Amino acid sequence: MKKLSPTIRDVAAAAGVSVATVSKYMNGAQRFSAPVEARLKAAIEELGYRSNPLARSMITGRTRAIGLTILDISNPHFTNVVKGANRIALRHDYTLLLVDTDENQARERPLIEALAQRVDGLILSSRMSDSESKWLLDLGKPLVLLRHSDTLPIPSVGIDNRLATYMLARHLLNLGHRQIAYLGFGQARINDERIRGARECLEEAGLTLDVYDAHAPTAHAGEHACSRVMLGPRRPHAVICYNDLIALGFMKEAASLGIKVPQELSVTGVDNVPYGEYAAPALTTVDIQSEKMGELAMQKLIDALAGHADTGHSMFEPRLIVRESTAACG
Amino acid sequence: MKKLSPTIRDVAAAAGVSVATVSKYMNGAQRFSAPVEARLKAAIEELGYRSNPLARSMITGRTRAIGLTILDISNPHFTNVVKGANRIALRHDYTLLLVDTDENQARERPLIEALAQRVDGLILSSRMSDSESKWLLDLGKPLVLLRHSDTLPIPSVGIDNRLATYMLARHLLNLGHRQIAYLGFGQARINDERIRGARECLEEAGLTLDVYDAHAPTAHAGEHACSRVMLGPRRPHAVICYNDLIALGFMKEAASLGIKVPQELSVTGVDNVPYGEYAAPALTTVDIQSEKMGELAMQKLIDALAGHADTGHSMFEPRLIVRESTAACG
DNA sequence: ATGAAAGCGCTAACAC
DNA sequence: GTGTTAGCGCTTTCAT
Repeated sequence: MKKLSPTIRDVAAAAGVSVATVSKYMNGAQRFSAPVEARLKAAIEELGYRSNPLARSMITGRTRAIGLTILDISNPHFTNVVKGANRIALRHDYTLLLVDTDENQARERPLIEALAQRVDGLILSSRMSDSESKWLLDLGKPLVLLRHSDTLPIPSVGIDNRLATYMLARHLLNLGHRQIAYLGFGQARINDERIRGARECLEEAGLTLDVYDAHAPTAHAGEHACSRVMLGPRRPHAVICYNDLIALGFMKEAASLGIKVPQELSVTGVDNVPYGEYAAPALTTVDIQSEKMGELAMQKLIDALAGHADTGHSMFEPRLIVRESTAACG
Repeated sequence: MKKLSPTIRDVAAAAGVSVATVSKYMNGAQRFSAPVEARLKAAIEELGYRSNPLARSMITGRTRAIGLTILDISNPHFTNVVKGANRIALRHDYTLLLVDTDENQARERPLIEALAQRVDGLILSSRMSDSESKWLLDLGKPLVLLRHSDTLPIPSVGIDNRLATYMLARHLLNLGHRQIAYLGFGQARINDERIRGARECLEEAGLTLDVYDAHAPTAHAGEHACSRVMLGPRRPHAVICYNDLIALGFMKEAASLGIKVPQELSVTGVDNVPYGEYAAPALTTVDIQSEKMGELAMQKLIDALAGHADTGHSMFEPRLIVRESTAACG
């Protein structure tokens, strides 16, 4: 277990060259005379030498690692972001360091600060407001945000949240619904945008939106909220949920309450997580291209690392996915 | 962006002490005289000093990072493993380095070798056989395997796969089923164990098991395999799937084929992923405590790092979760 | 094309 | 308690 690995000096000695030569060889920095190259090759093979990335990083100041903080890896949306980011990282020979902050806002800052020291750049998903996020700029590392920031000069990636819920509201309107509720997650920074999208659409039709809060972005929270929404004084005919997880839980509980979806109630989510398709009934939702978001965020960061500055916001376009959880108002 | 951070020497100068003193202070190694401590504190605060973990690691030989390789983060089973592992890592002030090998066996070895150099220990989930895995021992790092190995002296965690499918077969038998098929994933090392469990149970009842292969551990693969299984010459009344994802896809496609689950066909999975509960119908499965597996794997590794050797295999006990996708044979 | 030497930022003896 | 010093394994001028 403790057979300590050979150092560059061991290789130099074995090959009868200097450490500088070995270093250059390892980095493919230049060409070598045939005999030297042969001896180098042999010595490295022989000793099983692999250069120590830590020592290397200390000098070059680059780690070839990228940090990614997410709120909850259990959420398939974030899983897909990770998937996409990882794919691009791998392709460029970067390693992904994942930190799941577990929706724990207090731990966020120290966690990010510690992570920042071990990576060349960071992709961040956070619930912090812009004003709480100023210290990010002092990290001295390239960043990409997984949400839009109006005031921070940090590149970001996201979708048009307003449009996403606008589309859902329009879809429900087209189906003849008039009593539409929104079941949100107030702690999410994008919740307001999603409310606004749905509300705008309804107001154009002279209708109002009833807003509820699920307190968590999870299926369990959706289940919990269902009776409050459906058995309260203003029973809706259609519910737009903050995300698919909440929608999935909501639908399940609605079934328990004896409410038929979609005959008596239409339900929609946002995210297009892979399991909405297998739910009962299959969930109508808006695809937000989570995996592509991860890919682009990583690509932007890698570009930034390569010196291509970019402080813009890239917005993916939402796409409505109509399945079986929405139907004409009965 | 490029404001380079202060070094230990800057702090030493600012506080009028030696670098050694600063180092000791940072590591909380001992007590200090009041004036020195005060100046240290002030200087550190003033400069915003944070010690460079790379330089530190190079000397101590410890990185406080743990590597985790998984086959596919999209699979909720692995997601849960990551979740559990991350929780324990955080608790012990370790960072998790995640590598998703994307089921790509060729890339596995170089990826793991590279990862090994940046961490104190590794948790591995792999499709490699024991004989292909010998080189792992040369990594010189503590390891934990997410599967049992008979021949490698490496601690591991897993579940009793034989028992898992044995229980499912028994459950189906109890419901009166006689024509039972297994839809597996041959590339998984544990597939054979799962086949064996189901087969043993059936053989005790004088029955045989029809075995099919889904070629991938995904919902999509389950969908694809469905017609082959259900419309072939030996149509089963119950299907035990390798995992929940395959089962979810299988159920969906069965519905498309006009086959009613569970009236005409019982379907089961393995893993108890969070979305089986929201499927149509809710999926009968076996809970394998994925999150606990991740927790225990990480705990074992951290124990090993602390010098507590342990080369044993820890086996979690499967638990049958009966939902709505299984019913008495009609 | 190759090598000598000076560090990167820090810790770990060992002095005082 | 506090300081001095010698590296950790590597890259990088700058000679040759």
